[in-house]
Amino acid sequence: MSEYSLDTIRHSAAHVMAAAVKQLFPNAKFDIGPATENGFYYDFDLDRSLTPEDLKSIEKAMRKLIGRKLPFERFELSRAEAEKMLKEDNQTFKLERLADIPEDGVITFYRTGDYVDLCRGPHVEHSGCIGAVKLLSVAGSYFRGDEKNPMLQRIYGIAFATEEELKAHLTMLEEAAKRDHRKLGKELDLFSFSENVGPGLVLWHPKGAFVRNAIETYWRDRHYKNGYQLMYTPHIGRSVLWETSGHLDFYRDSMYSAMEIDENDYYVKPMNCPFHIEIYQSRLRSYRELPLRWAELGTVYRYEKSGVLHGLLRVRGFTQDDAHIVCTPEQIEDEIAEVLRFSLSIWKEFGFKEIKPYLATRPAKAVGDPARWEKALVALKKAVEKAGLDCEVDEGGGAFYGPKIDLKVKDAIGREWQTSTIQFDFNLPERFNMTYIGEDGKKHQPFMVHRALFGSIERFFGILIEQYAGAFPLWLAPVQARILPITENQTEAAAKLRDDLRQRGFRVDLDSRQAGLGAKIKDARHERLNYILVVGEREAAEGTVAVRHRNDGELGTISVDDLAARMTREVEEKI
RNA sequence: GCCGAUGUAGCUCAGUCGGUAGAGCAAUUCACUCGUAAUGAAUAGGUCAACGGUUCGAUUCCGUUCAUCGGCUCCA
Repeated sequence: MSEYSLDTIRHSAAHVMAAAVKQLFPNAKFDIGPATENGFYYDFDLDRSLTPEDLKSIEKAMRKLIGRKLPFERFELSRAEAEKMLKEDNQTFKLERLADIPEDGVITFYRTGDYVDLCRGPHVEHSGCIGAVKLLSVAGSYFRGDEKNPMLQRIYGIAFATEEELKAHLTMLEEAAKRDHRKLGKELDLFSFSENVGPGLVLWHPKGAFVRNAIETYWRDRHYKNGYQLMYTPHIGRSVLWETSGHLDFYRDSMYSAMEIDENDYYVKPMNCPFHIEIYQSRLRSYRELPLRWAELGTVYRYEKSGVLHGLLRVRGFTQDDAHIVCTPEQIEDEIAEVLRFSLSIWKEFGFKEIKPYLATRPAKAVGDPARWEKALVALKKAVEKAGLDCEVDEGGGAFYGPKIDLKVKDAIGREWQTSTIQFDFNLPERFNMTYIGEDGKKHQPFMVHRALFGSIERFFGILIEQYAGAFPLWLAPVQARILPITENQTEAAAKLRDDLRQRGFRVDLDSRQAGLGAKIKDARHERLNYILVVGEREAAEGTVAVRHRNDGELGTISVDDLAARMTREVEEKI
């Protein structure tokens, strides 16, 4: 075990990488090189684009620097001295970073060999303390993350105290790549995209569609049991709707363009809320019917920037498991706590443990009564507390229309994806003039909360594929069992067994190819089928079946009734 | 959208320093009739992402577009 934290080792590795880049690109301008959760990076401005070969040379140069055990020497400069030094070296980005340091801040530098960097530290004692490094990739990245700023080149790397840990990490990355939902989606014939249809528009193949249907059925059931009412609304609406909602003002860039019908502009919906509000407005509402919990699996289309599309996790057409909660100020705390509890309980049922809430508060530019913001924030905070979770607070990170809690879960290779969201909205009730008649007989504006638990069915499915590595539990599996006749003589008996099991409600198919049993088993296992049912001469005669389970292995020859009982149990237990 | 990379058979990939392409797996057919991770043989399968330019000739070189991948930003 190293005496230094991984962060310190990685941050020092970033410095060594910068030193190596300085050697190879003397004119390089440097930005910053922090440690991250999964490694480190450094941003550079270079006179040409980096190639994979450059990465190798940089890594080689780093190894040399590490081998020389160069000390990290800390020293302080006055602001004037620091500015002079950075100016002489034409380090424009560093100069901007220097300006960020507060007036009374100490300006420290670290020297490693010939390389000097403006840096707060801390660092390892000398470069030899960086056990093992590997550079992973080059990517573009805007200075300060702002797309108006120049684009720098970012090199990502990973560092560990020992070679063994590095090796283990690289193996983990390889394993994670094997569960990539895009790869499995193709291999298991779950979904695809077509250039003819358009980017970010998912084609659900029969097997993927089955899983989706199972998820949706489960979702509906849980919602009815939790006091929700389900609705359906159209995919398009007139421009006046989107003018009232304000989407045409502040969301237009993300909307598909209008289509003209009978001299009216119609827009494909990017959100479901205005439709739900129209239902609310269809008659006068009393406080007695609140809270309303209105849910819809609503398919929306958003023009997402082409560069952000990512398999099922970021698409342009997706179905939100959307709901709007409309309630009185007195109800708001209980409602929020209930939504969070509901959400967490569903994620738990699918076996997710790494879920992190992020609380986003009031931004500088916001609409709505500050007192209502405060009440909302209290409700959100209390809900998190009640759920016993720690949450990260993003001060001022809320939307202009309300504060929110987002839940994020990690995919196979550690990337976090936003899924559940609970968002207050002080804008739409105002714009649509939503009211209810209170006990006092007067009109009041209700609280409205948007929430999605899965986020979108697409994203949830993508994450689910990676979570299970394509091996779906029996209740979700599109094909639960495959029957393998040993020779063609058993094809008839096998087909009969298939039909029998189908009649009992199981999803079963038959491998009637001319192939050896071994080959059929190999393919069935590759498809991660839960049950493999072998029918040979003996089973055909007895009306039994030789069962092999995906996790439990060979279970011997049993009767069809016993098999069905076992499968039923497994479906009910959702394992 | 921006930076960088990639696009060859259903899949995974090779290949052509410019003369219209090949493997393995999958598919189809035939033979074999087989007991728990690959039986053998044959056949078929491609506007080499699309469009333009250069050239006697372009899958190959150049340009544009589209799509995908790694990131940035944004987000469910």
